[in-house]
Amino acid sequence: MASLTAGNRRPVRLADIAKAAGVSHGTASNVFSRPEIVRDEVRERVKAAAEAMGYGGPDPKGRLLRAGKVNAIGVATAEPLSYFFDDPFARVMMASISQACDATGAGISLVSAANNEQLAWNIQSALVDGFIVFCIEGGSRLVELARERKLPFVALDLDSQDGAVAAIGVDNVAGASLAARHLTGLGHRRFAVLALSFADGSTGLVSPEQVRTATYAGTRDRLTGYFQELSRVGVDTSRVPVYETANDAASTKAGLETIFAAKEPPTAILAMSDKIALVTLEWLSARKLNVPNDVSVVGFDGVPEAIVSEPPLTTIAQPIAEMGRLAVKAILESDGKVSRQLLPVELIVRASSAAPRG
Amino acid sequence: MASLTAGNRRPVRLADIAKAAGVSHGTASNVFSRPEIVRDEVRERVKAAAEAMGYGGPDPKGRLLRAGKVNAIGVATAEPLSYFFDDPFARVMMASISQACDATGAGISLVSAANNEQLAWNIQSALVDGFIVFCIEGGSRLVELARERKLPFVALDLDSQDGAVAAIGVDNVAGASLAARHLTGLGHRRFAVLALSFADGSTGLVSPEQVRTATYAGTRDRLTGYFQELSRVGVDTSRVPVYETANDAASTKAGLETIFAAKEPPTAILAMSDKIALVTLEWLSARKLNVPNDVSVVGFDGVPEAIVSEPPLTTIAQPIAEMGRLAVKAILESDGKVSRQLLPVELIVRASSAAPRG
DNA sequence: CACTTTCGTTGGATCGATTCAAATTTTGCT
DNA sequence: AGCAAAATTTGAATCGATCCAACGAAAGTG
Repeated sequence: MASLTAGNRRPVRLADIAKAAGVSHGTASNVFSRPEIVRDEVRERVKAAAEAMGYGGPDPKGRLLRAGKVNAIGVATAEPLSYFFDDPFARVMMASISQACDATGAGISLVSAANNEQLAWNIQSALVDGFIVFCIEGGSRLVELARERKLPFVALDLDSQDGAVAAIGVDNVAGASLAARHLTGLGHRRFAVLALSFADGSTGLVSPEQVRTATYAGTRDRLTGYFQELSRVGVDTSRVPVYETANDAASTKAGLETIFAAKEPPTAILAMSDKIALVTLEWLSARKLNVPNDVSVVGFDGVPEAIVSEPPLTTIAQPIAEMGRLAVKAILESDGKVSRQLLPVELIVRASSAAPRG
Repeated sequence: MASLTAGNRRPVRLADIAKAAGVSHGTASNVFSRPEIVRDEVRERVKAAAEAMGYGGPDPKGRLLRAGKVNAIGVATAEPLSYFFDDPFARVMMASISQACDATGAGISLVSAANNEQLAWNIQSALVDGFIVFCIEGGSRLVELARERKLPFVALDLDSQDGAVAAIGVDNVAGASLAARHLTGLGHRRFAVLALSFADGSTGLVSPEQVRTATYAGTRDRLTGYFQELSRVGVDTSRVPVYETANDAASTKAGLETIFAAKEPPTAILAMSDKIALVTLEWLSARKLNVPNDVSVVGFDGVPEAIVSEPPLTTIAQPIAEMGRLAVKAILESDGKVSRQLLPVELIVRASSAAPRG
């Protein structure tokens, strides 16, 4: 009996059991999709035939073509698939997206790929009703690919300044400015910035000229916000070290080494993500530098890990749950209109920031 | 131009652009799937027509039916979708599953649902080549549904004792026994068990009779392992409190309240998951009970969070990454054979366990 | 120039279902 | 029984592509 699956390789089709049961395929179809309209006797006969022939129910592949709707939304990123489960920000976002999907009964397809070649193919052949695009890095290419499918789609993080792209994001300038103002208000004047990517792949210290040419709008906006506030209180921003990280532990630590090798190390670190900030806390602790007494650290994102870190992290909280909900809504209720939503952020003061010593 | 998407509601088909370009649909298809075999001039003409008519490339819905393979695997659970992103064990497992998928170019579809009704439908209509089933709770129903699809599938956690079900899991009895032996070896004799679900939904103290009738094999096996070892050193297992949790903070804390209300509270806690163990550490710390001096705690799973907890958690590590890899392999290289794999576990001793006081 | 290759193109068959107007059978009522 | 209304069933059309055998045209060969 094990050979049922192994041996005969021709899968059973609805038409097969229709013939076996002596009914038309129309009726056979009804037995599965609207059982109440077929006569009891016939229904049982068809079901028995299905059972006997090892029929696994109507194949969704066929139904799909007819129905048109997949009832699933795709979430795409240029990072490896495991990004969805590893990155704290992505996780919170995904949790809220999945809640919204659960509520409406929609499924989720994760779309990603090891290389660019694959990515294009995966996006082109994804069985989804729309895309939510995580624009972390390489966002523009991803957005381009998603657009070509001509399906509803929404970019998370207004990384693309292209007004023709539907997007949901936060006010990065205002948020960054808020973070900086919190620190300047505490009396800090010596800063360093641990930045997200300015352009594909590179890491390291960024010159003021490079800053202006940043490819990624999110990174550029946050930096603008920081500098706006620092300038306001008279800090010479051209002397504030800005280190570009890949939002991972390795490049962040490299950045910290560089920054703290300076003669006058900063008393406050502006980190463009909580992930960077959390690595920073760890690094400082290993270096026996006390947070917040020796160095204050302010993150960006508002992930749950920031609550339980040692010390708990002051950060700019994004309304992640709200963003996820809105993104799903935008896909499912897409009306073809392109809308861009800018959500407000909030400063959450915790124990990682305090007035500088002295 | 925005009305392109909004206005005309009839989507463009391959046949439409074929006609527009004055070629057969066969040639039009070739332009997209094997561009190298069509003459340059014709290819450009067809592409131009596609561009002009706003064609988003061959619709995967159509291609799918012909091709037969979706090139995606479904991961199913009876928990809400957000379980995949919230639960530490699930996260690590998903990360390894997604790595394996990335390597082979397969996509991932998350399948779940708010209610049972939906779940059945979602499984029946999931567009996947096979299922990996997370058998945490309600596994049997899930497995049943997945089997009915007659697609390759693998159960994670040998929750079902049904030999006809392909499954990948760990040796729960051996693992639990290992955990208990570690504690008995340190000299502990007063224990309490914080268990996973025995049957759907219930929580609370479990009587020895109930223990034997546990629906979930994983829970039962771990308990068997614990008790095997405890009996060996002469502990009366019928007097060891076993509290059934829902693998969440609330029920775990309730269990701890109950357990520590006893006249002679335990000196060691056997937790059936790291999640439970981590909540326990937190609760004990809030109660000003020192771990490991007042109470030792041993978990089960080996999630990354157990490394950084305060104190770091002694636990039974499952080869989660290996399990994920094997599961994906089992689906993609399914040969119709039903295989059950039992992987070894490993005791990882950290700071949450020590000899009892005195 | 007739004859084989090679290259590109065509159009019908197929994938597996759902849908719906029309045909047929049942049922209800007098 | 006779007839209209209601309940079922049928079968062709459709969803959007890919595949492939057959065919026509251009290129190569003796």
